[in-house]
Parts: sequence; structure tokens; C-alpha cells
Amino acid sequence: MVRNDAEKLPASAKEIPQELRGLRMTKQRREVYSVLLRNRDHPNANEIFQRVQKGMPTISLATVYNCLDALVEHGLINQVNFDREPSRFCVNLAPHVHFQDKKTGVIHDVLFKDGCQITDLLDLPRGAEVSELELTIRGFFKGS
Amino acid sequence: MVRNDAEKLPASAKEIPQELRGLRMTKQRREVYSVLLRNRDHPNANEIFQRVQKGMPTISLATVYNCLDALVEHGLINQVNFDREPSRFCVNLAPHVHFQDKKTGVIHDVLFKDGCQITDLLDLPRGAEVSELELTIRGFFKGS
DNA sequence: CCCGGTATTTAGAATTATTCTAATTAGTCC
DNA sequence: GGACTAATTAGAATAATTCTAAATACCGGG
Repeated sequence: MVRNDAEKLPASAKEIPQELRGLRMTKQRREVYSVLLRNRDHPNANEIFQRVQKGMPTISLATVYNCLDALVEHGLINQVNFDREPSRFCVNLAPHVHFQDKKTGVIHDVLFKDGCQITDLLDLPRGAEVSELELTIRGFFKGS
Repeated sequence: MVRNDAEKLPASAKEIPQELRGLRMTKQRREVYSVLLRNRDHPNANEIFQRVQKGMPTISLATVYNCLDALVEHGLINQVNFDREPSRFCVNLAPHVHFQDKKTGVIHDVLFKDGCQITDLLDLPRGAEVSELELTIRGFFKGS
């Protein structure tokens, strides 16, 4: 449940090595990952495609999907789902949940207060072992 | 945030009145709702369609979608999303979250321990007012 | 009971995010 | 450099859901 923070992950495109967590960083994967590192606004696959195209006009949407899959698979990014909207992607690997402002659509990462485990609040069925957990919240900002 | 439990909602098909929470109970809506009340296993639209067809062979899938929309809209059922799987539907209106057994796919309703508010654990952005919250968990059962 | 108006249902087409296919290209290792 | 594998690509395919337009059902007033 606790993340391995010993491993230093890149904070920007410049720091992306040849290989990361066993994933070979091809030109396309690097570009997709860079786009996510640069602008942490939870874009969806299509938005990522458009941004990547600026620097790499020949990339295909299928490749963007492939790269995103690979990055998710290797734990470098997270896939975020709000209802049935297109999946979005997030480079923040710290444990967190998502709050979407219903007015603007903007998504905010929300951290847990110190030492809090969501599962402590739940009457989970006997013997249930949590492996994945996704919490999404929608709402407004008071007075706006 | 607290539900209005004063209103008695039907526990089975027999108890469905002509109108519920302002929603006219047409034959089709009644049938869809009955199927959900009868078997609380979180079926998706297609599974509901198949079950409804048994008693009402002329119903269309579009109608099932329409009915589900209407029932959700009027707060009689909840739509449950696990990642990008087809939406499932749930008649349990008590505040709860969902745990999916990764081995069998079965979904369990999970209640909160007494007096627990998930949002108490979170560092929500200043001024954020929660209006919808969905928590989905996946995992295994120990020793099986 | 019948009529007109509105709401609902229906079949089928359309949409859209995503995945698949098969061919090409790139990268790696001897 | 050649052979093998992995990755990329364009385009077709898929699948859940929504839309469209026509038919049907329901409701209230006469």
C-alpha cells in the first residue's frame, strides 16, 4: 500500500532516462510522458495527442494510446476515470483522489490528511484485500 | 448529505406505485425497476435488457437506457462505474461504495462505519463543496 | 367516450472512445 | 551488417451509448 519513494522519478522531460521501471523510453513514449510532466491538468488521450503532435507531427493516435497503456502498466502515470467521460491521465504518483469543479471542469488532486486510510472508514467484507481504489468527487467552489 | 429516509421506497415490484418521486411509472420503467429490485447484483444495461425481455419481449434496448436514465435522474437508482466497463446499476440508496472481487467480478456494497465521512480524511481545496462522490475498490478475498 | 397534445417507446442509424489488425519501421544483440 | 523482436502506424473494427424520427401510449378537457 505504501509507495516506493526511494526511486527518483523525473520531474520534467529533461530528466527522462533511457529506461524507466523496465519501460524502454522510445521517442514517442518520451514525448507523451513529457507532455504529461509539463502540464499537469489531467488531459485525455485526444488532448495528449494534439499536444504531442506539435513536436512530433507524424505520431498517430493509436501510438498515443499504446504509450499511455505502457506508462500506466509500468506505474509511471495513472488513469483517471470520471463516470463515462474519456479517461484522463495524471503523473502525480502520490496517493491522492480527484475533485472536479462542475463549473469549469478543472480537476484538482486531493491529498489525504496525515495518516488517514480511507479503508479504515469502511465495513469491508470479511477477508477483502484492497488492491486498487479510486475516489472521484465532483462539486462546486463556494461563492463562484 | 444525509438522505431523506422518511419516504418509503418499494422493496419489491409489487410495491411500485403509479408515480415515484415525480416519475411516472410506465410499464417499461416498472419492469426495469422490478428487475433491479429483484436481483441486486449490479447488472449493466445489456444484462437488464435481457432480463426485462423475459417478461416483456417487445422492449427495446434504447428504452432500457431511457428508463435507466429516468430512474437515475429521479434518484431511484444509482449508476456505478468501474473504470471503463459498461455502467452498472444499483437500487441500494443508502450511502455506500463498491468493492469488486477481481476473481469473480462480483460487486459488494460496502457501508461506512458509524458516523464516518470520507471527506473528513481529505485536504479538499479551500471552498470546495462536494456534490457527488464515487468510491470504487477492487481486490481479492484472502485465501480464495 | 373521444380528441388533441404531450410524453414515451421503438428500431435503427450515428457517435465516439478505444482496441485490433496487419504492415512498416526502429532498435538491439550478436 | 543481419536477424530478431518490439514499437509504431493507418485504418478498420468494436462496443457502449446516444440520437433521430416515427409510432404508440397516456392524460385531461370537453
